[in-house]
Amino acid sequence: MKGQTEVSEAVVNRLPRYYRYLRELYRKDILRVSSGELADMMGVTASQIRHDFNCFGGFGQQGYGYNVKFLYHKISEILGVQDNFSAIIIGAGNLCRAIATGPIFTHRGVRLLAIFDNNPAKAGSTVAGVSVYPIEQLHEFCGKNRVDIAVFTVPKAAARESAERILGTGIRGVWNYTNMELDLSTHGIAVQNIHLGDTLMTLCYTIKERSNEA
Amino acid sequence: MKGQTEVSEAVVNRLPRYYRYLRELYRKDILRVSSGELADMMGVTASQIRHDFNCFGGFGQQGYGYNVKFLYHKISEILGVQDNFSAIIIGAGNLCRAIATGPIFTHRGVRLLAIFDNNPAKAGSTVAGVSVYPIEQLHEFCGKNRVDIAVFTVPKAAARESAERILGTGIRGVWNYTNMELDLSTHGIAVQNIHLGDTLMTLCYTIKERSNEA
DNA sequence: TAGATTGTTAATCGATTAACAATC
DNA sequence: TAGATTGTTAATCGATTAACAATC
Repeated sequence: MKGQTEVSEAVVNRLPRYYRYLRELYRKDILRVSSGELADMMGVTASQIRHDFNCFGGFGQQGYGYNVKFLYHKISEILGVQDNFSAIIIGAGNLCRAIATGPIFTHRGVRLLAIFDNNPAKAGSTVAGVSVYPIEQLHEFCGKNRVDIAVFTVPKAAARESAERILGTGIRGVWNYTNMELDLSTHGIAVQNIHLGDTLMTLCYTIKERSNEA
Repeated sequence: MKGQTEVSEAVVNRLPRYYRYLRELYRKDILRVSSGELADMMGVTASQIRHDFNCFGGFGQQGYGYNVKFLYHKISEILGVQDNFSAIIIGAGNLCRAIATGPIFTHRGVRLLAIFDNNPAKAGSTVAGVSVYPIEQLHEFCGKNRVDIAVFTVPKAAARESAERILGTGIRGVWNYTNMELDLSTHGIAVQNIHLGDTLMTLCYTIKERSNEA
């Protein structure tokens, strides 16, 4: 890894996509890939790929290209897949079930430890094999287990309250699906505000545009 | 609306966020907002806001600012909220339930007409009040109803097949949650490839970075 | 070695910001 | 009118791409 020259957000946002393509190549037992080949697959320029990777150091070999296994593991490392991050979900609704059931966590080395809900009736049940606890037990749980990430799948109205609940628990990141934009940087907590609807709207815009052209 | 000078992708991707903030102001019965006020709320520059809006024409008034109701409706119009787009979902799983149950569609003027699944056992049931049909009936359904958008919530392995099924149905856009990146531009179909896991990874990266700094 | 492809710098391109004249 | 704020152009900044020397 290179010195601590800040890596631009644009590059960081592209890393997961590299990760996905490299995992696919790795699974297909492909040993090497050149920036040109990868560029063709991904629909980007070879220049950008080399430039991006070089933010983190030289992963390739002149005249040869990149060793898929090595590169895949490097990108994994950069993205923290190796770090065994642990997560909890707050809000045991439909979105919680969808996220907990799919391979999102396991594919990225994140362990889902528990689910919390403010409805006492849900406590004691399980979602995708993970226990649901009353929200009141969150602090106690975090005291006994290191929790890095909280996923907010509560309604918008409960977003603020959920944010307050995780303060002082050691949680360092929030994956926020509530549609209420949160900024917890003053508490040293990173937030990813997810707005599923936004992409639906840009899709609608694109459809509209294409019709106008025709 | 201005001439047909192409609006940049960066601007288009910001529109839904403007839409959300303006809806909030509108609901709070706030009549006017200046670019400076909106900029403070959203954490962007006033210059960017004025620049963005002016891609579509002059929505403001010098010395006054922007009329919230007017601007909100203009942005809605640009994003096609008025157009009464209709959608169907392919894949009646957990993610389908989460998306269909929430207000994502209704908040954006999109009507969810039907859900399709390849499991015949699911046919006849309903999800969030919407009927589930066998996938074989997709073409027939689209013949009888104008469908603009297909949402793919099938497993990755069924993505390609789903893409083929919508060809010739009149569907113009795909909101693709399958994790298999699709490009249907040769068929004149717009695609939004959604990768929920990607944002989880950038969150992990950010957490890691912050720890390294400290 | 010769051929291929990276790493890296320089050039280009586009997006963001600053500035201010226009004008409500 | 005077004050405020837009619309719009010009300046800046950063990101992408091109080019090529380094080197495997």
